[in-house]
Amino acid sequence: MPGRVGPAGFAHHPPATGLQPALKSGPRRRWGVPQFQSSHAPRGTARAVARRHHGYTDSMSVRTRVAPSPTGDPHVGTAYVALFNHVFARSRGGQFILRIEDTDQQRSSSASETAITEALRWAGLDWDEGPDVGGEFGPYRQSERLALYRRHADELVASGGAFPCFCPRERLDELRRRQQANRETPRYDGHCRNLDPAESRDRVVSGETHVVRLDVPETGVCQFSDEIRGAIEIPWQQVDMQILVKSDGFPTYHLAAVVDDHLMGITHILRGEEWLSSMPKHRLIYDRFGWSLPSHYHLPLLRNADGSKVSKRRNPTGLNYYRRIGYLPEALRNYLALMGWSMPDEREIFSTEEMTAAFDSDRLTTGGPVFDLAKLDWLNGQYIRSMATDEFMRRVADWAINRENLAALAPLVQQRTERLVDLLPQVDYLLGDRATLDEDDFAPLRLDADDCLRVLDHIGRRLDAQDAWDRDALQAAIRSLADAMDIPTRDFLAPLFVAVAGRTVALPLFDSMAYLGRDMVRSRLASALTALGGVSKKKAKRLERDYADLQIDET
RNA sequence: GUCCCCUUCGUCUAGUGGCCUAGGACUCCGGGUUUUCAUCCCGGCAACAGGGGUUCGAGUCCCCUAGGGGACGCCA
Repeated sequence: MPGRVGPAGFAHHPPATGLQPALKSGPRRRWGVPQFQSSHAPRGTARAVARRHHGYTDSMSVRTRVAPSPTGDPHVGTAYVALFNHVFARSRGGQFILRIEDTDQQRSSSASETAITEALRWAGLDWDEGPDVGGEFGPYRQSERLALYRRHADELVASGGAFPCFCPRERLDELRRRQQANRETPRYDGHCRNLDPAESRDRVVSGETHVVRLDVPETGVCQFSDEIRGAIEIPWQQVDMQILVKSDGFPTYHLAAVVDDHLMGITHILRGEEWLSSMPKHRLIYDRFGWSLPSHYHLPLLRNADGSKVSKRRNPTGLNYYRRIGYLPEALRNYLALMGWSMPDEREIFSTEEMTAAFDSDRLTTGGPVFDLAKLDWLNGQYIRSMATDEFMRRVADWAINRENLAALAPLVQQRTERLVDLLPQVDYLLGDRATLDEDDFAPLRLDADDCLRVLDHIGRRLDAQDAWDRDALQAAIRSLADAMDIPTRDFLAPLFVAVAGRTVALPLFDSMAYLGRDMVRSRLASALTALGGVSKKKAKRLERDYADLQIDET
């Protein structure tokens, strides 16, 4: 049964040829595969530990991973994928690994890596191996594994599975333009594949700038299986000769992930559905190295209310938003578990431990779930109400009402306080949610509603491009925007006050924003925009253009 | 545009050919308990995208159409 993993794990895969007969199509439940009984077996922790000591040689051990790219704020989608990998591994007594995919030198940052690991830890998704905890398959940061990728890329080139490509960007841009004009799928034309191997070796040796591309068959179809969908075929025609090594010597995702998954002994890959169309490339790389293909499960993508892939413009996607606004990690995990999976007994409130004990990948669903916060609110309430009072108090303190947190607020409020009761009304929008807005809240301002909307939209764009999130950096960023838009600071800031604090008189704006954090500010800007009538697709296009035309002084 | 994936109440889902007069949960609406509010309890609205087949029998299997999504980067 190709592609299907039994209890014995990946060692039982047939040799991967890529040319196996098509699997019987239809849903996986008709394949007649015996159900793996993990859901009814005891956790077997002792056995799992014993297995771990066998290391490489023990093919029984299930290993999964989550592999975020440290190029931004911790994303709820990362937690979603991490949850399922975590539960899958633990339900079979295996290991769950965190790997940092920092192969994009321009965009990766260690600040982002730290934020992501902290947020995942807050979410309660701990890992057995990772950059911060070590493990015998390390290092777990791809930027520290470059020699490994280099060696494998060389091997691929030597065996003819990949080739150096010297095409300048201009040629590729031109090629793409022409193909798009002819309504063809943009695809590398194989120019450098046809070079004389000796010549191209010389050019590489002489130090000429180049990338390494995957050689892809011209005809036929690639067959593979997705464990929650069944057999899938994609014509090789559709598959581009993907760059495997960039001109800076760093690998792309496709090479690095495959090499690492193999070397780290990953047996099951649960990842977002967006990777489905990359499967042929990955399968090709596995085959060319003669490696067995792990089982793949492509989880449905979380969606906005309109069905599109969840995005920060339309939804709070930052994990820190959920933390700051006071969702409990266990409630968030419970909610995420409901996105594409269900308990055998249809229970909807359950712990991650209960989920792990009952986990059965056959209960994974395929439709893209809308990330709708109403149900999370209800779930979170259920968790809060069922807590012991002591526990509740502890959680409140963990959340925000504590000494450390008040220390950040004290300098802002002390000079503005005569009686201690004056304190609460000042910090209401910092400790609590700010009032719900409507258009009237903006009416008294100097700018009209249209201008308010434009200002808030542009502030949102400006802040999305803003790395540092402290008072001075925020002030500089927003001042420069006000200058570029040629609006007096006082008038410019008023709608921002309303958006952030719900009123025009409040604690210092940039301190407030620094305190609230990026995710909370973004969500308040978004709801303010909605109060101002919202931004239609057409309007968004125009605003984007207007923003791009601004001459913002970055100094 | 090309390829791939997906499609059950507004939302999350149950459904593995007869147990489906399609079940549960959230939201919403109505009622009850409660000094208010919230909780809690009870009730209600609400779905198999459309069309063909296969079958004694189709939400479930097959095909087509439509709609949605994703991919098509020296991003991951």
